[in-house]
Amino acid sequence: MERITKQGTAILNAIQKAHRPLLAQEILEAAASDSPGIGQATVYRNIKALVEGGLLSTVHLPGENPRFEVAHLHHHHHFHCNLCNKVFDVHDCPGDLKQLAPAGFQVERHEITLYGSCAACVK
Amino acid sequence: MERITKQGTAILNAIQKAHRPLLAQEILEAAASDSPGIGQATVYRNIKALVEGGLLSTVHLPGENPRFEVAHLHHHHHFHCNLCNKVFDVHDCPGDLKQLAPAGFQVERHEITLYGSCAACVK
DNA sequence: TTGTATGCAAAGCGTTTGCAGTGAT
DNA sequence: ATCACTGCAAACGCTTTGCATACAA
Repeated sequence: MERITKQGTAILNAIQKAHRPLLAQEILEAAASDSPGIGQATVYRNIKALVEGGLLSTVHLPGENPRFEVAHLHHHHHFHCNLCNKVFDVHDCPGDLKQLAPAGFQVERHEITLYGSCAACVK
Repeated sequence: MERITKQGTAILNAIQKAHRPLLAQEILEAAASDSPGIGQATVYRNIKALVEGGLLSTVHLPGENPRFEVAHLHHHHHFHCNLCNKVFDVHDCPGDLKQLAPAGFQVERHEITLYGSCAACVK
């Protein structure tokens, strides 16, 4: 990403405005309102560059296509709403989970996904 | 699955012998030793029928293709080895994680994935 | 004999890549 | 004027589906 383009700006803006992890498809749709006619290859190429540059992080949820969000520095988890299928950040964490693993296994990292209904859908 | 076939038997045997979740590809390779020439469509169709019949469960790990294991009735999690890329069951659980979610969110279920080195790779 | 299950090949879906053309510098 | 970035379309890897054949019942 050496040059600033209308498409690149639209893509980053879309993600920054979302405040939750977005699918490539959602990013394409959001960016298309700022930059009509934008192609999916451009979205994927920009996402890839932004992830490699450390500006975005990839959110892989079980059985789901990858989502992308502005990179947080702090450890966090995710909540997947069963009703609207949106994903939200969870800034809390139960802490050390090393004791869960079988004997002889070394735990370096963990990921937690919560499932249920988000505040908007509960209403 | 109304009829018992050599291929179906080979597929179920492969999964039962593994004692860990297997990729479709791994199931194909394992079943091929019992039933040479078995096609991947057969593996996918059998897996699908077994999952729908409740004999197998699907293990979705973040960023990974689905794996399949004999359905356990009890709640458990998974450990993904960073070195050999195999996945193992973790029969322990930190318990209720409802308090992690933001206010107004209802948690119904959770999944935990541990990452690190398995006992065999630690050596 | 009947019709389900199989194997092959084609189609789908999300993502990546090749290439010629566009546009930021 | 460069050459990085874009859009289109083809290619990819994994999974599913269509169809004629094989084989369990």
